[in-house]
Amino acid sequence: MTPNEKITTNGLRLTTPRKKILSIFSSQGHPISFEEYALLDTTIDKSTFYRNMQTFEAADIIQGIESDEGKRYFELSEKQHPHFICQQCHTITCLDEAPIPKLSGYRINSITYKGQCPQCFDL
Amino acid sequence: MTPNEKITTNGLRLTTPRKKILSIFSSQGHPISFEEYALLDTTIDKSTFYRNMQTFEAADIIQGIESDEGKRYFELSEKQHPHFICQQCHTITCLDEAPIPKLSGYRINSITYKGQCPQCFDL
DNA sequence: GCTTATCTGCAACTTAGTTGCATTAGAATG
DNA sequence: CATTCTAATGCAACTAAGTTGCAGATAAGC
Repeated sequence: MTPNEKITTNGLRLTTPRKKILSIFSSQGHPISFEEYALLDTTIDKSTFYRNMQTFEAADIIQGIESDEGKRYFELSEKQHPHFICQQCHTITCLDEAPIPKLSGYRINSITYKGQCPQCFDL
Repeated sequence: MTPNEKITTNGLRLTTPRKKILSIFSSQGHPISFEEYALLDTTIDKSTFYRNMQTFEAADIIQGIESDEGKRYFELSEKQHPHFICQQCHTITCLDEAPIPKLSGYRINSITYKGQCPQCFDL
């Protein structure tokens, strides 16, 4: 199911800002913050952006990630994959190949590792 | 090495507020936010708290965790263990028994799972 | 095309966390 | 123990991510 289809099947309206939000997220492939989003779409209002992030998280269209710098990053919740946050360069990397462990009793939606990425680890 | 020893070996001063901060964190055993800390120590100034959290993270005395509600939680960085953040009740659980996976090329300092805890999953 | 409830955009607000600065107090030295 | 020097504290003012109230706009169903 495409993100646009998820919108209509969740009883939400397919508005102009929502189509633009989803097309921009589709073209990214990695999590972005509002700050970064606003560079790609200068017409969006931040309240529209953040309200839609909440709506889309509830509809499982978007997944949020808390950075180590007090910002939230968002990406399309398509194939589940862990994320790595480098505490030195603060880059968020998608670990597309890494498996998601199981924990009995818990329902796991996401995993985030923090530490040093290969670039920063070598220095 | 106790937290107080870590302070002196890092060339930091063992001040009254620092001793209190470490004694309170020692008595907790789970991550707490400034809001929660301030209930246990009404004399601390928040700038002193946050500045020490930064100093202590750099000295590997304290470890920070980003909640899903835009707050930072802190705990003593003694034995490494993963954390689980319930996206429904927003409780942060220490998974003392769960192993920390390896990722080649990366240095992993912490892992955070997000999802639903057993209590919320059952409902 | 009309109606209605949802959604948007604006502006004002909230609050976690930071910063500048004057004062205090560890710790080292004699 | 007194002196000195620098790190640390406390206060107040600030910053910025994210939220909220509300009036006007617009998608979707009839």
